[in-house]
Amino acid sequence: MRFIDNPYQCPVTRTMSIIGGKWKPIIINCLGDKSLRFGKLNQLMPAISNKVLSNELKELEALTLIERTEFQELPPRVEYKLTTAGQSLLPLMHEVAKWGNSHLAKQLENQLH
Amino acid sequence: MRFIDNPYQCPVTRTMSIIGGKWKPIIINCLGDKSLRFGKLNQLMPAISNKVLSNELKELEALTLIERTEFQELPPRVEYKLTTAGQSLLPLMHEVAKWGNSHLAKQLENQLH
DNA sequence: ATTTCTAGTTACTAAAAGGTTACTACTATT
DNA sequence: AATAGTAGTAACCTTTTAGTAACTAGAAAT
Repeated sequence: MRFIDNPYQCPVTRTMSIIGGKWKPIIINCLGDKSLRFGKLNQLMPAISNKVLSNELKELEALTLIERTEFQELPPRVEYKLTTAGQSLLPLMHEVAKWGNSHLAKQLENQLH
Repeated sequence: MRFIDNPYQCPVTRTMSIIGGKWKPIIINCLGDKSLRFGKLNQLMPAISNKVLSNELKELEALTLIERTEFQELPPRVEYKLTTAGQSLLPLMHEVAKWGNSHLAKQLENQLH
């Protein structure tokens, strides 16, 4: 997701510029307070391809919202977790989840099939 | 934004399926409690083209989140406003805006330039 | 000797999203 | 007689996003 020109400094526009992609909020929410490996994230989000997951993780890392820890083991082990900055998004994710649990949201999701 | 396969019924994934596009949250937030004309929306969001705005409004209308009222006048006048269903998203937009107003968000927005 | 396990990367292709320009209809104003 | 004003639409083109399949390393287990 490209940067959105924001001359009026709209805070919603700003948020969408930063985490407005399709997957970023889902990844942030999956991580929550946990530390998860690449493969585990892939399992939790079966609809994302490993290429896209890899890209999204890199972007989130560049934004300093997540931290990547590589262990010198074989087979490789890499863990991802939210930084303090990333954790500041959790209350927002909680609201997103709250709306997603509403009857209306469930109904609209069905309509999209 | 296409429907995201959601076998574990993740509520965040569901929300992203429905309003996860780049522009939908911004439009919903712009509308707020007001009724706005097409041209006014275009002014408030200078970075969106009229083609894309037109498409997004149609999608939001199909989701029953906004209502379109056409006045029989010349030059044409059309107003858009949130339905009751659409208004249920306002608390969430409030949280989005809250995070967008944070120091961190402003810093990250600058970094994207 | 082969398979498994992990976390990716690379190359290629397909699909979706987005942008640009020009155009319409009708009235009122200059 | 020409221009402005509104809410789009149509055709065309470019950019971005996404998906697939094949491949890597090195140790451990079969």
